Order: sequence, then structure tokens, then C-alpha cells
Amino acid sequence: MKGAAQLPIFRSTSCIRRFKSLISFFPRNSRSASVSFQCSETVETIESGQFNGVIDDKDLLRKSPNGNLLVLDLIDRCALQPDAKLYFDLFKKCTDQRKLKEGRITHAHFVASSFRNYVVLQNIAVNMYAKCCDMESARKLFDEMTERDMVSYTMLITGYSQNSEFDKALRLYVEMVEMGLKPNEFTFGSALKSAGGMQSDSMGRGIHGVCIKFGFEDNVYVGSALVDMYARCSKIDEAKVLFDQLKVRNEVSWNALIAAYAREGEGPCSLKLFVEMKRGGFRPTHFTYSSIFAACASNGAMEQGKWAHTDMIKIGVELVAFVGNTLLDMYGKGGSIEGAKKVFDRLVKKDIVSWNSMLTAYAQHGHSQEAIDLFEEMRDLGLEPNEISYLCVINACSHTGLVEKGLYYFDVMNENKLVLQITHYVAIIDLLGRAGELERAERFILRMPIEPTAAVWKALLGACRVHKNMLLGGYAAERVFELDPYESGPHMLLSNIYASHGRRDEAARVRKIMAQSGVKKEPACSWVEIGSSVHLFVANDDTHPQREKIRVMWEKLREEIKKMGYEADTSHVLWYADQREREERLQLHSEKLALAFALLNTPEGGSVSIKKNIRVCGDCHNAFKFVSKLVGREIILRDTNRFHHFRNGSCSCRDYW
DNA sequence: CTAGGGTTAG
Repeated sequence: MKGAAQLPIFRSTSCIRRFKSLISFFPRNSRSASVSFQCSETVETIESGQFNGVIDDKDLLRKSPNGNLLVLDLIDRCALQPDAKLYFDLFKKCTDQRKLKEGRITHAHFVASSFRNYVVLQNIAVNMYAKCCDMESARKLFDEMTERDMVSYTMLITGYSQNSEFDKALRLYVEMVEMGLKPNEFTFGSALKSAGGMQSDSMGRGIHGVCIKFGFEDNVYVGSALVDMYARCSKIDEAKVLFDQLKVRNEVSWNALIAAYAREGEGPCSLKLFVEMKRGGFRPTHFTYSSIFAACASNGAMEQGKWAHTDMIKIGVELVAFVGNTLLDMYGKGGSIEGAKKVFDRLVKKDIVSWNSMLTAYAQHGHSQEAIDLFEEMRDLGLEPNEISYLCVINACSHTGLVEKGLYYFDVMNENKLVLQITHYVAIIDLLGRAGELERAERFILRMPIEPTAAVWKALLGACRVHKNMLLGGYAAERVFELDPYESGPHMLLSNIYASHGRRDEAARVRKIMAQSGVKKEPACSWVEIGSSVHLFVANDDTHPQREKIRVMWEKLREEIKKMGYEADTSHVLWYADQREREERLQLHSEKLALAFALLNTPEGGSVSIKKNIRVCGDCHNAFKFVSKLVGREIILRDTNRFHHFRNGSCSCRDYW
């Protein structure tokens, strides 16, 4: 490197050091002086444009004014011979930084070089395209290779699996095995991921067999991938057996199983494994906590969720978006909008999902204005709201009857070249329908540019029920039956509408059709979390150990709220001709039982939290308002649609839901 | 040169 010091462009010793990567591209036996002379001239020319005189590793992808890569430009203009390491470094850098354009430039240069037939470099190029999500180029390059080794196949298989093209990945895997190439742990990892992605357990089992045959069954990577594969193929018990038999486990193996239980709604299993994982000396990661929070959110297990949150802080896992978003969602779904906001504000870095999750939380809690403000803040910050953001803000408007505002956002979205999906139309029907603008909603459906689905008519039907419109409701219900005959919801809604008009004969007829067609109604239930256990109630429940106390409690409450003006609204009970019996049935709705239970088993004065798997009935909603005033406690009720915060005789939804 | 696990909406 003696000649390097003579280079005019090397202005300081630190520059010399940083230029080493470039210098190393010079042919070993070239005379430094002449090379450097030519080179400096070129560089100075470039320098007058943009170049500040430094190329080091982090500047490797620096562009020259003509749009090419500076390093390659220098080499061309100086007629230098680059070595293989340059292409290696460039491809790798493009891969790491997902720079497709720069990768293409490098590839073009590489093809013209004397290394163009080096399999290793070709493999790296395939990988570069795959990581940059350009599978077509990766494939093309792969097909053009005169010689392909096991790594070439693995790179492409991995590329397909990471780009969710599982069928192509598997086909290539089969081809590779049939050709007699021996897969390694990398190949098996990606092939298994693909089998899991396609939920093809037959394929997965086949790969599993080949893993054993080639002796990879004890590899941690392969083992974790196997656990994940079986879990995704709905063979979670087999996944567990396999996990238990693993010779070597790491965090990923644990995470795969914890996540699987969380997906299946087996929250308690996730938590149990989480505890075992820690006891076994494994450090939980973002992935682990993310799964745990998701499990707690869907189970309504807030106490455990909070405990896990504390634990995460103790362990020192940073609140990055991926885990933070799930945590935010958990607080939102668990009824704590304050908790959700706190997480949102503390996120180290927010991504689009963070914003959308916060919007969702506001919408679910009926905080429309906050949702709108947040959405506007997002736009002010120059963040591009996506389809889901719009859906969230429209839903938020819908929850408090901000009809025009919601329609405004629908139009804005249309103008912003975002694709209006069917869910957006449903949201608008919901918006109009809840506000009682049924005809407008119907007209909106008829003018839709895409074919209305069952969900669209269902939204209208729901609105017809709330606003007791039998004629339009009947029409909407017919459309739903046509499009989605196996769902119980519309039948129930329709019979409810008939019943609320006193047409019990019609209501009974719908019930009969339902029974004949084998449509099953999911039983309504409510649940309450006390400490770490969840207590579930269904209507007319007489199985709970405290059933007598609960019944007595509710009778007491009922007497008191009657004095305050509560009157049973029996239009929600359908099948009992006798008025008195109808009233009694109503008193045994699952949410009322859950409320009585919750009041009995939680500290005086504190708030109680109840969750329900369908929307709250009108009578219960009314009764809850009275009870909140009577006992002087806040009652938080989550139904499938939103949160109701009952406080001092009124509800946060302002009776709009 | 290559690998496995996680989030929002409906």
C-alpha cells in the first residue's frame, strides 16, 4: 500500500484506512502510481458533484452522479480488475439493506466480469434477489445457471418460503431431493416452514422422514421448524410430543410452541409453557412476550397480562413495535384505554400497526374524537395511513354516529389511491345503519361498484334489528341466506326483528328453518376474570358453585333498580308466551349472572369487568346503567363489538351501539 | 453463501 499515500484524494491517514477496501480491488501487480493517478482524476471529477472523497464499507453502495454505483464506476473508468470479494461485499450489502436497484446494477456488472460463472457468487446473487422480494429474477438467474449446487436450491427454496410462495418452495425441494442433492438444516428449515404454511401435514411428515434419514432430527433449527410445522397443521399435540422429545432446545423452540397455543386460543397452555421456559433458564424474547400478550388479550386475562408486562420490563426487553403493538392491543381489549395509550406513547419506535392498534382501541371504547385526532396527527406527521387505518377511523365514527365524518374519510380514502375493500363498504353500511339511515344504507349497497357479500347485508340486517325495520330487515336477511346459508347470526337477527314486532309466528318459522337446515347457534356466554381464573356463565346457568348467592344477589339488585325506574324490556326474549315467564328468563341472561358474581367477588368500590361473546342485549344494557348508579361502581362490559363503561347511571356509548 | 418463532382490521 506504499503508493496509496501518494494518492491526492487521500487527504488524511484515516482516509487511507477507510480507502483500504477500494485499494484492495486494485490488481496486485499494477503500478500504484499510474493507477492512482487515473483514479484520482476520476474521483476528483466525481467529487465536484457529490463525492466527499471517502469510500468505506458503509459507503459501499454510494451512488455516483450518473446513478451508477460509485465503486463500480471508478473501476470501469480506471479499467481496473475488481476481485471476487468486491462482488461478494456488494451483493451482501444489497441483501442486508434490501437494495434491489443497487443489486441489479451489481449483478449487471458481475455478469460482464470474469467471475460470472462462479457458483458461490451466483448463489449470493440469487439470495440477493430473493431477499429483495424479486422472486422472478431469482428464479431466472437460477434457471440460467449452468451448474447448481445444494446451496443454490436452498437459497431459492428459502426465498419462496419467505415470500409465502410455499407451493413453489416445496416443488423445488422435491426436485432437489429427486436429483440426489442432499439437503442440509437450512433446506429443511425452509421446506418445513413451507409445509406448515400450506398446512400440509402429509408433506410435512414426508420432510420429517427425510430429516431423520439424513440425520438432522437433533438439529435445533430443524427441531423448532418441526414443532412449528406440526402446530400449523393443527397437530398441536404431536408438536408438543415432538417438543418434549427434542434433544436440544432454544428460545425459538419454546416460542414456536407458545405461539402455537396462543393461536389456538389455549392461553393457559401458553402461560404454563412460558413459566417452564423461564424455569429452564431460557430468556424470553420479543416473540415470547408478543405471543403471551396476544394470548392474554384473547382470553381477557388482564391480570396475567399485566404480570407478564412487568416481567418483560424486569427482563429488560425493549418496547419495540412488534411486542408493543400486541401489548397495546391487550390493554385495549382488556378495557384499559389508559394503559393502551401509555404503551403507545412509550413505544421506542412506532410503525403503522402501532397507530392502527391505537385507533382500534379508541374505536372500541367509543372515543371517536380521540381516534379522529390521532388519525389527523398521523396525516400531519406525513405518515401514510393504510387501508386498515381508514377502516379504524370509520368504525370510530360509526360508534358515536358521526355519519358525515365517516363518509368524509371514505371519500378521502378513495382519493388517496387506496383500494376500497369490502370491509370498508361494510363499515359504511354499519355507519349509516346504526344512525338509523336505513334507506341511505340500502341505496349505498345498490350503488356499490363491487358485488355485495353476505357481510354487507348482515350489517344492514343488524341495523334493521336495532331500528326495528321489519320489511327491509326481511329483505336483507334473504340476501344473507342466499350468500351464506350456514351462519346462525342472520336467522337470529331476523327472528328477533319479527319478535320485536309481536310477530311471534314468523319468528318461530325462522327458528324452524334454522333447526331444519342444521344451523347451530353459538351459545351466548359472559365471563369474569378474578385473579388468575376465569368464570364463565351462560344464560340460565345453574352450574356455578355460587349459583344461590348469585341468584339472591341479582334479585336484590333487581328490586333496588326497579325502585329507581328500571323496567324489563321483554322484546329481547322470544320463546315464552307468558309475559311473566319472559321477564324471568330475561333476568337470567349470562351478563346479569356475571355481573352479580363480579360484584360479590371483587372489592367494594372498585370497577368490575365483564366480557361477552355476542353483543349485549338491550335490557341488560339498561339494567347495567341502573346498577352502576346503585352500587356506585364502574362496570366495564366488553362485547364483540366494543366496550361499554357504565358509570353513575349512564354508559360511555351514550346508548348508541 | 443459506435457517426456524411474533402484531393491527373483519
